[in-house]
Amino acid sequence: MTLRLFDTATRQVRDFVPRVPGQASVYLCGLTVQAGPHIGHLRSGVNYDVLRRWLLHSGYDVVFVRNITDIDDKILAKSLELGRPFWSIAYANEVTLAAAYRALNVLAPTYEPRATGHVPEMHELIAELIERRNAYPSNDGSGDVYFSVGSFAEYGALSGQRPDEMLAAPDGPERAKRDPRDFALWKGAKSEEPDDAEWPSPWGRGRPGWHIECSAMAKRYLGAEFDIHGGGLDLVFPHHENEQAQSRAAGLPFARFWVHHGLLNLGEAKMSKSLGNVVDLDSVVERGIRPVDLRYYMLAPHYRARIDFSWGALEESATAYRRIEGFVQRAVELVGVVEPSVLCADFTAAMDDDLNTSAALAALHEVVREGNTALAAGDGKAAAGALSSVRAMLGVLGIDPLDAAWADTKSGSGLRSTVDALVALALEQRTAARERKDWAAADAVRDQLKQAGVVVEDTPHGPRWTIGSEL
RNA sequence: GGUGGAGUGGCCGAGAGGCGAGGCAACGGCCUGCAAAGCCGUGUACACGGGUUCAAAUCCCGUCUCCACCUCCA
Repeated sequence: MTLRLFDTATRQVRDFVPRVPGQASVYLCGLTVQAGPHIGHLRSGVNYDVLRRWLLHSGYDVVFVRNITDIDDKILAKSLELGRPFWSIAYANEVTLAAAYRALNVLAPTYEPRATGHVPEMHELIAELIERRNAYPSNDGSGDVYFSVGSFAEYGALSGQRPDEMLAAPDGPERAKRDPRDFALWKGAKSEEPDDAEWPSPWGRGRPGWHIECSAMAKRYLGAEFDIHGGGLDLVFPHHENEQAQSRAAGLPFARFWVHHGLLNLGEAKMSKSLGNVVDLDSVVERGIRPVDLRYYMLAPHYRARIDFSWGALEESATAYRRIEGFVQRAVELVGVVEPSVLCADFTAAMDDDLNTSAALAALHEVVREGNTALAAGDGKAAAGALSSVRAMLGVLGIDPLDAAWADTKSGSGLRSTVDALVALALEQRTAARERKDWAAADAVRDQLKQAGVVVEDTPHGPRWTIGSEL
């Protein structure tokens, strides 16, 4: 059984065959840090984190590079507006982004390069393209350098666009381009832009065009050819088309697979800052939905499917996740912590089938049910077996409640032992009341604890309690 | 205008020619002092209209609606 992935370039699901056996190299287009991330951006991080974990689990040595675009028109505009250096704005947003990824248990990439740190690599590539006559410096004194779309026959192959049907790219004055579809590799410095946002180059001072950074960084860290290039569906054209054109025109084979994930919509349109229909991680947490619940929500549909975000669906997901979490918790109470074991065949087959996390989750729920049955029967051995299987699946998905990554999202960690002692005291009284069949007194204790946020449940092994929504 | 997708039961959401994925909600039952949790059971779902086939949610033709990209975008 091998992993099969949908490849945008060929528009079909293909067997994943790495360039080097046993190794997998992945380049993911990260964010342009012009603002803090919304949950749509975070979906990207989570989706590719699952890909990465699955590759790791499948035995690959994974090199995972996710870039940060720390310079672009919007960041520069914001810099001028706020009177702050562009790099301080970019970095502040990068820090917020990193915190959000961490909260969602997205593994840190092998490396996270920034565009501005790779200007020499871009120059090298641009020079190569000029040399090969696939690019040209404009002759209007602007200092711009353009990629010549017409010089590259394959242009449009990735996205299925036909060059003669396309509209002009607006990233430079028309007269500077030989062809309106040509796009900027290097943008000559403009007097109205911040002085700290320019670098010397063979073509004059300026700054990078958007697409060239990824070609340069992918080459630097993953080599001329690598296995998987990922990003959002909205990047297929023009970003990825242009990346591929630049790299291939420069003689680099580039990505073997193109993986694109679906976008997250809110109110019939994709979540985006310009539309103002944005939900971020903080507002989710404010609603009492934990990051792990959000992660589960993002994994319930297939990664290529569009998510029409709704609070109702998110809350339902949280309930579904709590069922799993409840099993894990109760199983641990009965048999102690059990290490993850092998994955069940259904789960593996689902993941190998283009990362079908929906089907994988169905397999997971099956085992949870079996585990619950074992728990009800007091069958510790079967419960332990189910627990280890469930933990293995949860681990691949990055949502194991026992994972230390979630530890600090649980409430009251420091006061836990104090609360434990107090609740134990109250429960002793309740147990005594129950023994003398004083149901009113017993229920009063339970009600009062509930008022205080402590939920009590009776089990064959005595009462167990949890705080609020936590299990 | 060009390109690529989507429409599945009350809701979310897989599947892609033949045994009703899974979850949430609801209802019934079991368990429980009562609850909670859990377990068992209950659904004649595939946008619409035609067609192919022994058999269609799945294939073909047509229609409608929606989304994304072609401009910064995860």
